[in-house]
Amino acid sequence: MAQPTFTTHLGMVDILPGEVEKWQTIERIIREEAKKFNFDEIRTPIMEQTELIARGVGQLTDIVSKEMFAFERGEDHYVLRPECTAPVARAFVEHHLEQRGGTQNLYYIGPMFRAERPQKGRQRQFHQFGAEIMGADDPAADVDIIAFMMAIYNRIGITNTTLKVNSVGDPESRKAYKKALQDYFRPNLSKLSEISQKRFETNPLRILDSKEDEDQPFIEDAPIITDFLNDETAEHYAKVKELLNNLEISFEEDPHLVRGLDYYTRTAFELISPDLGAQDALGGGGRYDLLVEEIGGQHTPAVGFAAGIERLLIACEELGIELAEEQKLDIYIVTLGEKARKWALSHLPKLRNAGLSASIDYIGRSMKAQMKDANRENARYTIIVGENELNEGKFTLRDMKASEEESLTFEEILDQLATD
RNA sequence: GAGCUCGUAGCUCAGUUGGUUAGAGCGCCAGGUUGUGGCCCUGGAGGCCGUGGGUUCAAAUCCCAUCGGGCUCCCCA
Repeated sequence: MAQPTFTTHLGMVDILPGEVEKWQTIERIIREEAKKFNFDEIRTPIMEQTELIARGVGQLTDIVSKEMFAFERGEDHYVLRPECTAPVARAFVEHHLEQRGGTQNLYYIGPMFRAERPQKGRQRQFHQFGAEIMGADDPAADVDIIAFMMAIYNRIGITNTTLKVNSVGDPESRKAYKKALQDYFRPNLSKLSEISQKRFETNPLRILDSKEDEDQPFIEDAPIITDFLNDETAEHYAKVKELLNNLEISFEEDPHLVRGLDYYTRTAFELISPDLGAQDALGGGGRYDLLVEEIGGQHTPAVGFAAGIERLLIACEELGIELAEEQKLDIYIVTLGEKARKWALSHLPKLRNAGLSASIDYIGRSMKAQMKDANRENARYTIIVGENELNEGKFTLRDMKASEEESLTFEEILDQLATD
């Protein structure tokens, strides 16, 4: 096939009719669950200041160091948002949302952008939904965030997942742990992979996340963060696990779970699916008690999650979950001749105002072609309008499924359809 | 940034050791019924075989390059 003149950019895809209905279903479920969990929607711009993302997500992360779609215009530095927690935190600070009182429970749905090589479950423009609880230090918030996330997957029917949890510690615990890790790796530093050697100084925690073969034997026996948590953090983590158990949300502790965004503190979690291929994380999140301060706000402990919609769709596909029903059209008006067309155009609004979906042929096709079209559109009824019908003031209402016809006035047709 | 792999009709794909005007199924359009869909039958439209170059009497087929897609590593959703 010859390549068309214009195509989408690499890793950016059109969501076409037939597919988009699945997205609508997912979005509807997210909104319904959000309502149950008392989360309010927030919509932030697609572009943010580059510096916000750099400071929020972390200068050394892959996201910031090599995956940003960023450009300058005059004095301004724009970046297509690669995630939505930093933008939500920014909005929180900018609009003093804490003044609304209590904690802020916010959720979002929208496109994110990262300049990576696309593969299964990974696009350059991808879509996340997520939620944040801002202003709560209590483990109850961590658990409600997880419960919210799980509720959405349960509603959709994706239940064969594994929830992994860990605590990545507060700054004090992290400092102690970082030192312990460095002490542990130092004797074997030269045997580690190149990447891990680089991370040794900056962020040794990330070594634990490495999938390089040569690192594995060292990672296995590495000290684990949970042994270095201070009392307060350990207690918080214990509480989170206890509450998860109370809610009968099953989980696995994974002491090596480290998240790739720098803002995480204490609770971290990830939801894994066996149906996804190489990119097996449906969603993940955790606490980010320091982010709001980092970007210039008051100290605001917070916890959140983000999840990928494309991956959710892949999982549904694998599990054979039907997300969208066939679209149905209530009425297709089949017209024969100019007069009939005129009649149809003047009566379409009456059908539509009555809450019915209704359509006609625009391009003067034969009756047979119109019937075929009506069939393709899954029309429940056709109204057939020709010379005879116009003269008599009675129209042929055809029930497409039953293949039965009646001759009725337009008012009678409206009545009948209204009772359906 | 690196590796593997694939580019033939709108879609899914055949195309035998290089050999006349490149095929099928589905889809689309039309006819079979001058006013009736789904099933069936018939016909039609739609391809410079991703692009460029080379080898050859002859290339979808062999060689080189290039562009594009998919998957994977890294990392994340």
